[in-house]
Amino acid sequence: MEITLPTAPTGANADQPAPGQSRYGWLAASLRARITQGEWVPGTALPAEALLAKEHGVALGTLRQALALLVADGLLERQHGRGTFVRAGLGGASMLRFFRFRHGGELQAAPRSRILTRQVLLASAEAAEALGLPAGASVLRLQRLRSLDGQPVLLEDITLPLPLFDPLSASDTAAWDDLLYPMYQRVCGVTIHRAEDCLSFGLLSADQAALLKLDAGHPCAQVQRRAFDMGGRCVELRSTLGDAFAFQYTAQVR
Amino acid sequence: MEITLPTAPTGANADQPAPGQSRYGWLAASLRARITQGEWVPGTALPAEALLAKEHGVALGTLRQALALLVADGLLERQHGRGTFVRAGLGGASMLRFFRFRHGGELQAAPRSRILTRQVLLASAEAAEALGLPAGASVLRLQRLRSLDGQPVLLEDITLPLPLFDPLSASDTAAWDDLLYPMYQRVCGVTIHRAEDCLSFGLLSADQAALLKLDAGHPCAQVQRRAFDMGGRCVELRSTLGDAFAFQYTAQVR
DNA sequence: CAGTGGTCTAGACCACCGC
DNA sequence: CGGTGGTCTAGACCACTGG
Repeated sequence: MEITLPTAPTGANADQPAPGQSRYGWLAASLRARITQGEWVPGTALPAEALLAKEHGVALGTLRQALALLVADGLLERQHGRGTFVRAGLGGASMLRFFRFRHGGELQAAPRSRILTRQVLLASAEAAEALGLPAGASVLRLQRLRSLDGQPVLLEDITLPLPLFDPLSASDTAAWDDLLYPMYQRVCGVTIHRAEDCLSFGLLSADQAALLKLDAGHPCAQVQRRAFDMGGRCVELRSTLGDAFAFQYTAQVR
Repeated sequence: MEITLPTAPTGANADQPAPGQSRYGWLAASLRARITQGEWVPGTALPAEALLAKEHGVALGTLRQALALLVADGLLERQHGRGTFVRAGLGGASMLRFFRFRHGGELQAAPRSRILTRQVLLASAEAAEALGLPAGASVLRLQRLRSLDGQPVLLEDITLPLPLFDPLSASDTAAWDDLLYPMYQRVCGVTIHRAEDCLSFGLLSADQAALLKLDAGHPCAQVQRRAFDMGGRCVELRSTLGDAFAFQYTAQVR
């Protein structure tokens, strides 16, 4: 679902919605800002409806409308009788949703990952544009191979904006987790909340084919991802290649 | 968005929601049934909120919750100051969303269509299952070639349940519209409201390649679609093949 | 202008959860 | 049991649309 939230309350904090701005829309933006800034960590519960409503001097129904926006946006999750919780980010195994790698027919656990290369370099014009970086900014570039049961299946090229992901440019890559998104959160405080995946088909280059143990020119599926944090900033560019014959994806139309 | 509506009111009509059933959920199901049965044709406006609320002896807010469900489901569309309208079904050009066929770089109009074959035959076990037909039921099978600017680009195989689509088994296929979904609506009274597309990759057979003017064994993208009417019944199975290198699709994650 | 949907209120009562 | 979110009410007022 596409949701455009009203602009967040400016600076310190305005205690009033802008004119022409609905109260619940403004409230949602306000709560979103507090979540993004870490006031409530993913997994924790917000104060009860009644409390929040009284705090903001607003009727229950109005507060509920604000929460509904954030729920629709995937930022919050409500549980009857328990509370309203900040959702955890994306798990990181989501790339498998595009492929049907199996082991004898059974569904597979998350693949093992190995970092092949790690470089610090200047962002290309396109990368800077997508990541919202100034011209000439540095990025961290990773090449990663993901294997299932010892067989290489996915080849990834990852670009990360650099002041933000500094902690990753020094640590020992051999000790990294198999899943990057939970590690982004733990090590860099970045929660991946949403992503856009662009799918297409191509042919493997000789280098790529060698790493995936396929023939050069073998058909491959490519997933180009832009991943966003809870504030809506793009914080990761990723290109993933895999055997086209293993590709499968289901989409809902309308 | 995935929404499970409560079961529709049984038979004639119960004037009360079942126990353990929310009033607005029941109301939504009731309105959905009236829309599906053609009481309000796509494009027409429903009675005003206040009227509907009074008719059903319910508060405004409750009625609005019911309408919100149907809006989220894509069945209704609300326009501030104008009214609440029944949405038209899918247009039928939706297959192009998976491919980037261009003519010199410009976006293209809907492709021209030609029916290659039309047969009435017994439904396979899988087709009968998917379409909710009894064993031994008949289906209409179409093979269709869609062309852009004279170039064949998509090859389709379409299966339709037969009592429902009888009007299509007799008429002259040369006079058919380029887009099938609007014709389903006009000729058979069937409104396509939603579809599930399963994407995969393969190689063209010699026959398929000849029709698409490509080489045998050329990589192709396949879209297997199940299309549903406003009542949620599956009423069309479709398999579409196109050049894999023209394929491109963008998906939202979370 | 009259009619439509959109926002907001201040309550009441219910259903679910965990202790 | 007390606390949570879920449902429902009966209003008031605003914002948009069209004649």
